[in-house]
Amino acid sequence: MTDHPIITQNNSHELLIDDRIAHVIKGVTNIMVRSLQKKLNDYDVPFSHWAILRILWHQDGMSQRELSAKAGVMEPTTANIVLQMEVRGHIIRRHLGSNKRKRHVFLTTQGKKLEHQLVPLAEDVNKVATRGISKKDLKLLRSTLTKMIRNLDDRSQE
Amino acid sequence: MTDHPIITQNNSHELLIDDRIAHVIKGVTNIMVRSLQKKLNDYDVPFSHWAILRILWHQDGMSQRELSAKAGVMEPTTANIVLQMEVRGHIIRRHLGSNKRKRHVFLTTQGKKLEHQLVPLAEDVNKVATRGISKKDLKLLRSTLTKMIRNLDDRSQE
DNA sequence: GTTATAAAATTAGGTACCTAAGTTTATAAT
DNA sequence: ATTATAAACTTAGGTACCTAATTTTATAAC
Repeated sequence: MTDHPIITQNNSHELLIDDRIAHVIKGVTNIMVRSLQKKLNDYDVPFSHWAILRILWHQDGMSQRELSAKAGVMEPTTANIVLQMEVRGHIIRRHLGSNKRKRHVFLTTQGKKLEHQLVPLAEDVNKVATRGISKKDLKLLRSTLTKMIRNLDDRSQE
Repeated sequence: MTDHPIITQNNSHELLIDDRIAHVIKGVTNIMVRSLQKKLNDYDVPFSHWAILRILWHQDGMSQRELSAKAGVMEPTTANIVLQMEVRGHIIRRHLGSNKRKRHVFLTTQGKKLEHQLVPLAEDVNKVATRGISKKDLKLLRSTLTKMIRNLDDRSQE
């Protein structure tokens, strides 16, 4: 007749220590997303558009597949986002030459203008996030994370 | 009559460099989530349960609000997850003492058993992800990310 | 002891992804 | 030329979160 279940006392610290890094990474992502999302709201730009816009501001005219790869999201996700962006008048899609499969994505004037408005919002978030962290540590952070992506991307271990 | 829109040539490198770190972090999260998610599938455990299970394996009996805070997700998210977990028979929820607001979450025997099955899956992902990265770098990674969370959590800059 | 306020959880509805299974167009193989 | 295969995108449906608003219970103020 255990009225209250017995309190667990596993102390499986050792097993969890490795995982915590994944958890911490995910936590940072969640907080940063929430933060930027809130700011983008004022401009009627959904957060999902952000990754695509960033790429296009740097160079547009690529296919949706290329966009997906650069953004690190799956193709249906990109398809959906660019559709919304087209409706908003931020991009247009064109076939180039005779190829009717690829749809190349180009910024409109309006889409280009957004850069000046939105980039500062992301800079704000980053400024806050990296406060008190040295350039050296940030560089190492970036390179370590990049290595992790490469490790996980290796199709050798599916 | 611009048949093809002119190719963008912004070269706004400077502006984007800061943001890229956020993008890289998000990328790692996405890949790790996808990877673990795939493995958890075999055990009929949704990925969303993972963060909660991890905490409960270490210590159960806390309220849903406490769980939310520890997991770093909002309360409705937790509410929804624990409901699913209860249906699956992995946890039960009880009121303790006379307080009828707090619902304390306890693992069932079945929920406890999952630890042995699931933890190795996460270890696998982590092993792959951190391949070729030194202990020292991982430690710095963790501490830098933790600092970022603290920075962003500061309510001073909402 | 009412009434106002706060704590804890839930409900409702939306966004950002994902996988799996199409469709349409291009390329290759015979 | 016909057919099989592959490339590029889309459709359909699901999961993992989120915010805003509501409900229920406890605490405080008078």
